[in-house]
Amino acid sequence: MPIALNTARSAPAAAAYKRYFVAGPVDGRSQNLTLADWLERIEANGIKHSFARNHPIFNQDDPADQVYRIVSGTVRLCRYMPDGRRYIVDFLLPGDLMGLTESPDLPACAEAVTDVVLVSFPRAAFDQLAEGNSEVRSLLLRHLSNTLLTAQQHLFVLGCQKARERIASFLVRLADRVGAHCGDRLDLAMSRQDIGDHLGLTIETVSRTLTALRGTGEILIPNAHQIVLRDMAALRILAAEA
Amino acid sequence: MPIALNTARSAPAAAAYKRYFVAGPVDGRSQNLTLADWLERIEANGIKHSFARNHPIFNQDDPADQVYRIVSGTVRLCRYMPDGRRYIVDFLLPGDLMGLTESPDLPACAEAVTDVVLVSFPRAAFDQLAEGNSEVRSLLLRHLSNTLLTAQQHLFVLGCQKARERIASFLVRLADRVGAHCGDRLDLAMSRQDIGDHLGLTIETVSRTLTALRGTGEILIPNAHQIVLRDMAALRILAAEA
DNA sequence: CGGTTGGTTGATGCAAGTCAACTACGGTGG
DNA sequence: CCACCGTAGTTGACTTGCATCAACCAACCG
Repeated sequence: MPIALNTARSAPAAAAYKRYFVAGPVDGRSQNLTLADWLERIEANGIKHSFARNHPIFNQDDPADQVYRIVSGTVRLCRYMPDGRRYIVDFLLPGDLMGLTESPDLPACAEAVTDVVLVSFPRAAFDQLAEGNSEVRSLLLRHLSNTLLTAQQHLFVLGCQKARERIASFLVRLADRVGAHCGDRLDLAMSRQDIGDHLGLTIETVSRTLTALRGTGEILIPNAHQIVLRDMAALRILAAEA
Repeated sequence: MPIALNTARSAPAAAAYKRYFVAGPVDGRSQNLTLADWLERIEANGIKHSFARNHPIFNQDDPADQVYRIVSGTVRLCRYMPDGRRYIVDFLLPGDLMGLTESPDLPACAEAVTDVVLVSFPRAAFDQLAEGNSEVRSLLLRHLSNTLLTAQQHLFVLGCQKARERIASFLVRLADRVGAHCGDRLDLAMSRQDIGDHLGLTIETVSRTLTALRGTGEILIPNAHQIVLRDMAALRILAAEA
């Protein structure tokens, strides 16, 4: 599959970015600048790319010499096993960063779930920025720690939870990340297959479980790619947020 | 459960440490010093502690103001959920480090699986060391990245693998970490319950799967806490090491 | 030497996987 | 503009791997 370039739809991109900026993590000790903001400061070195839905952004065996900031769209970070099994480490949303792990070879590949616009920076430029700036270094540590925490939280989902709870956890986290509240309409950019590969379930189970949640009133499903969060409290209880 | 102090058995501790040092991760770019080695350099600030089997080392809600280096024994990093479910993030072996994530509150608690000796350092002393030393900073980043990678690898185990494969993955990783080879005898310090909580299986399934692996010749089980690795190749294939 | 704890083994049930049919939708071409 | 097709999602019938419940066993310890 070749990498296809799309023209960026700039209005939604800006809206998405702003939403992240408002809802994004804020560090009390710093001047409210995020790592993504610091990346913007070296934007001169950054290149804007566009990828069409389902096209690869980078591969598992590519050298890890770039850092990315998602501008718009949804990305899946996934890993293919020799026998064809796939698991999705995480989905990345506008404002999220990729490629900041300190490993020579990439642990996963990235693919565009929807049409995606992102900015890439040479790893070297970022390292240089970090080397001379302790604020950036501490944000980087915090970023890595948060990513680790997220992964460990997901270990609980996969290790202990049943289908209903996994789907609830997924919906709650997605809602929190995009800033959706009770009653809001949540966009599911990814396919049932994607969700299944992220939660360790099959497409059928994902589908069945969603309709079951509709049956018990926690959600509405106006169409396959939108969910209305009717009862966030119930979902949070299911997700067993610690 | 009170924290009990045991006298450290120093001979095994030294042996375990040496084994780690030989088998431990080596950074081609650096002078072969590990983060644990750097910690030793501020050992003046470190305090040696001993914990008896099954006693807590720190709790989920403790402040994250200490960094630890395991000297001897096995530690489980685990998390208890409100409803009593437990999942074990990972087991830590001699030479491993704990408490290096950059989060105000601890994401998990640590308990001694066996009698444990460890050295703790004030987080502040470590941060001071890192602040003035780019070598240490890069090792810290690498450490965090590796931890993240391990967690993500485990996501695959929990998300995609069946019981046989999970047990195989567990044995292979443990063998690699302690430097055990084909034919060697591997000590399982942890209980079946611990293994189950780490792999998302029940005690019974862990037990059954181990006997099944004995039945097909991959392992021998001289006693409940030792495994002879008869066919590492077969185990690695089961584990589907990418 | 009984009691306790941790591990194994067996019988049974159930949640989720598998296989398969059907439906809804979005794009394309007549 | 509509008919067609391909893809993605839903639903149903059946299977199965693991959990559950329960009995049993072995090691350890007072």
